[in-house]
Amino acid sequence: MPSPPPPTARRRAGDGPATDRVRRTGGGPLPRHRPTLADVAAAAKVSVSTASLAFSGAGPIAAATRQRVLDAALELDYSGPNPLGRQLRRGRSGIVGVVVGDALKRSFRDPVSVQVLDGLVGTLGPLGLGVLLIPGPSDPSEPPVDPLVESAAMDVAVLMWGGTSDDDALTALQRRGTPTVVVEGRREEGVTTVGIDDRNGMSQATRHLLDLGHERIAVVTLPFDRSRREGLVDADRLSAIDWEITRRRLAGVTDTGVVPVAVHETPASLVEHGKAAGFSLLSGDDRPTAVVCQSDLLASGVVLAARELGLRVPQDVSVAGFDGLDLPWLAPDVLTTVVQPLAEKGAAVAHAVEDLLAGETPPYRELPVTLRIGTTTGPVPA
Amino acid sequence: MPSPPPPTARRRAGDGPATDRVRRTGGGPLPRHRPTLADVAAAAKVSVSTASLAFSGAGPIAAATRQRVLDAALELDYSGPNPLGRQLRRGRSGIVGVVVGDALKRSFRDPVSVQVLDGLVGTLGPLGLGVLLIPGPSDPSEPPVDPLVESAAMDVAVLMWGGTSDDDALTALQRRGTPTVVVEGRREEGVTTVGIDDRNGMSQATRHLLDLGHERIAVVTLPFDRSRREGLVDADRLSAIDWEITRRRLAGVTDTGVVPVAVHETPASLVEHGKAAGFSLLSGDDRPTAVVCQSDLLASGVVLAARELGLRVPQDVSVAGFDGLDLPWLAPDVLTTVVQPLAEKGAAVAHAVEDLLAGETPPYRELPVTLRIGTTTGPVPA
DNA sequence: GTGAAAGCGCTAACAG
DNA sequence: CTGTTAGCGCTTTCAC
Repeated sequence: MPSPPPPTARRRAGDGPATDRVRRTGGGPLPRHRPTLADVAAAAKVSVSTASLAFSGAGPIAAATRQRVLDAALELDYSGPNPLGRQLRRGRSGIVGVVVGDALKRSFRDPVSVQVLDGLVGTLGPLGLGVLLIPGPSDPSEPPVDPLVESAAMDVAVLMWGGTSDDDALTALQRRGTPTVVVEGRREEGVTTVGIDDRNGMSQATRHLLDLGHERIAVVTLPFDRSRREGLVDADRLSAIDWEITRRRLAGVTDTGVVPVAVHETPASLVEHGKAAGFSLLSGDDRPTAVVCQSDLLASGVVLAARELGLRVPQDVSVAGFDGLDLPWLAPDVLTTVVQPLAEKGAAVAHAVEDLLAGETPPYRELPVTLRIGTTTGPVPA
Repeated sequence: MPSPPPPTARRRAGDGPATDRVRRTGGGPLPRHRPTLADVAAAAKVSVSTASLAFSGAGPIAAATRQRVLDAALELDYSGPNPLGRQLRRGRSGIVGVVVGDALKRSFRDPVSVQVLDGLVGTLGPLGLGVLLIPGPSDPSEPPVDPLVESAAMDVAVLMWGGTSDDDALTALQRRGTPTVVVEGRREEGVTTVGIDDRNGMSQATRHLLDLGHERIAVVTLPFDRSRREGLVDADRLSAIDWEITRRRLAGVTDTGVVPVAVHETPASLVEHGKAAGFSLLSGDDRPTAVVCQSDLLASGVVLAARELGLRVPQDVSVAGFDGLDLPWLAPDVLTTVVQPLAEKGAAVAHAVEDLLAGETPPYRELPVTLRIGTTTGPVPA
């Protein structure tokens, strides 16, 4: 017959779930499981507060005492203060939740997201902050916000590609009172935003094409909204762009006075969608002489489509992009593009996070872009 | 002269740092900052434990009582239990730390990592677990393990590309007592591992080339170790492969009896390195008739190099890869490759995490691979 | 330079 | 079904 559980296997009310241990009482048995700061303090014959100081270094402590504590810790196989206790006490988790703009798989196929994230993580790390990855909305059928947005421990949140203003994630975060940085979103009251001067950048690229004599210019755009449609758009659709970034980059083109001969909407910034757009735009006889794309991935797809259609770039058609990515597979061509400082953008986001954490309200940060002229744009064909 | 600070601005010893508030005492002022479960309970005139139940649903509670609590929460603008308190009490953070094999920027340029991560996150999410991104070793000059490995709150860790056995991150995690899942590492006692049958997969690809009559077969490999050298390797170097995955995939080739005419080491699984390898291997007169690559990105680089050298694929040279990625820019070619189930691998890792969390020791999981014959391999040139 | 005390906000065992 | 109670492990005044 089963014997009653031994005292140590029986939990007392209020005991934490992972603490099947024997309390250390004067010469009694050693702690059973993970030692705590109290165990270390006892072993080193100092108070817990002193032991705490030995690890945090946040206060005066005698070198010898400190060493005694550290030795005791080593002895007990104590690997430093439990972050959970520390976090609760401090009221801070040290976590920055990053909501990416799409399912990870798709989002990270775009080097733009990846490089910004890299810059962000690289700057946050030395600040002692970690990044919690939160998937963005995937299918329109799925629930619009990941449960992590509602309940994960985070001190600050970052919304990559915070396209729209009625973003569900933003709403949820505001309800929770989590300070949030929005990347590339609409500049809005009470929301910290980091962006780039893409409207102006697009204008520069367009003017470059005008200077080359182009008049029939088509545009390949980023998604208009989460419906992620694909194809040529009419005036109606054109007036219903929900995503700020798409609207702004298109405005950059029209700012120059250009009226695009065609606008092609894509479901995501990916090579294949650029390729599809390229085939669609360049197959007819009245094809444009230049295509301005809202991203480099889209632009490289257009270049590939042109090549497959037997068109020479830039002799038959010029193609410009946006982002300034390295596109080795386009070699020997180098894309004409608007270069944005991706790693710096990540770092700027990190600094905004830092400010928010310090209780400040960082100003809107807009990073500059520059036009890089490559080999994919040339004079309009005679 | 400065007047003494008002009572609410003065913190009592032991007060949390973010809790400048007036305690709710019978009809007194409302809570100043974030309300707590106790505030909600008081407002709903129930005990905190009942209020807790109202949110967690982990216990019997009358629908009416529950509603009262929820109403009170809404009234007080309480957005659910503070995760920090919950975590400490539960002894669980709900966080899985994922150590990627390299700096994020480089790691995520490889769709393999991204797709595995996507599968992992997708499976972990419904389990209520979030992913903390931890950068792997970047430069050999940098400190070998990110501070997050040492001190972030996480219940389990995952080592992507846990190549070697003397991995510093693994050592640190073991010291902390954090259960760890290693992906693609050496199968080792006491370490939970998830991998694929890549050795056998590589053999299949090689046999496919043998069947086509190829005899002069070269190999382009993944990195040998963190030194990440580039170039042809000699016998000495060949016997010093530190990364398990590289060794295993090479063994898959030699298992067939093939002795490669050349082995080219690359610093990372990226198109440009494949291209460099391709130029190096295919430029001479005594070039191989087939090139087996340890990744698809490398293989596509080799294909691009061949094309630029004016070689027809597969008429002049056959190229095989490993991974089964979608490579739209290779079109109209489709790479012959060994397909591994990337999302499933992520899911398998997630299940191993789940087991570890349940206190079980999951068995080694090895996922199958399949050879996919595309258009980049053909009969040996006459 | 060190120690005592007071909780951070929450959950879970148990009694009623 | 609800309330009481006892902490999870830590940091930070404040007094000495």
